[in-house]
This record gives sequence, structure tokens and C-alpha cells, in this order.
Amino acid sequence: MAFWLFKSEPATWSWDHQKRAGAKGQEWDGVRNYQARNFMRAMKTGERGFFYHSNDGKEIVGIVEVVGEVHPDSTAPPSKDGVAIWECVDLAAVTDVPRPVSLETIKADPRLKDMVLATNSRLSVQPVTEAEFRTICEMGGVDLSEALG
DNA sequence: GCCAACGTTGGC
DNA sequence: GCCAACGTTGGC
Repeated sequence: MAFWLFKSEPATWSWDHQKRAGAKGQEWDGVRNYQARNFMRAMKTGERGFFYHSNDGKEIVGIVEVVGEVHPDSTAPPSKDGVAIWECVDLAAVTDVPRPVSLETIKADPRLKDMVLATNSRLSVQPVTEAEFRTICEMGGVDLSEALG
């Protein structure tokens, strides 16, 4: 079981939007970065990730679940040869992070200093280790059994 | 609003 | 295949 982190500017797509999308979820579309896309290709249904508010907030605010594996991004322009270049997964909200964990907090914690969020701030879809996932759930007051389903 | 970091593009 | 120029992201 792998863990992930998804970044979104709340002005574009916020945690509230994500929650309103409900259990059937919503395409995580608009990614136009090969590294981020490749991580999405590796995702399996049922895997969990963090929902992070970039720019405005700069904190982890929710837990999401992969409810649909990678498929062509409906917002991407069609390719000439019919092979999709840009793909995405579907995500559904699982639970809130009661005490959002800020970037500042993450950078200040030695257990989290190697998180991609701290080392490569521009990557919008990132892998998270299980240890990091558990640490942040604990810091954020998230019930682990709820987060992991 | 600025700018550093990063990725992509295109000229050579 | 190198690298300068450019565009974008996102923290500050």
C-alpha cells in the first residue's frame, strides 16, 4: 500500500469542493507534469493520500482515497495518434484533518524533513512514506483507523 | 508582488 | 546534445 500527497490551490479546487464531490469522487485533472503523471500511473484503488492547500493555507487539510485508477484526462487536448499523454486518477474525500498540518510544521519536524513537500515544493503529486503518513495523521489528530478505512 | 526553483522549448 | 531563454509554480 502506497501513500500520496495531492496539492491544490483552494481558489481553484479546495477541500470543500472535494468533499462535495462525495464518495464517487472526482477526476484529479489538469496535471501537466510527467513526474506527477507517472506517480498517478502507479496508484491503486484504495490507496490513501493527503490533500494539501498550496499558496493559500499551505497545510494538509484532508485525507483522500484513490477510487479510480489512471485514465485519460478529460481536460487534456486530444493527441494526434489517439494515445493519451495526460492522464489522471479519481479521488474521493475520506476524512478531515482536524488540526491541519502546515508546511512550516513539516519543515520543523526532523521526522518529516525528507518529505517531497519540503524538498521539491513544485511537484504537485508526490509519494509519501507510510511513516510520514502515520506521523502526520498523529500530528493532525486524525484517527488512523478512519484514515486507512 | 517578487523571485527562486524547476521544467520545457528551440536554436545552434 | 548542449544550453540559453522562457513560462509556471508556489513560498515568502
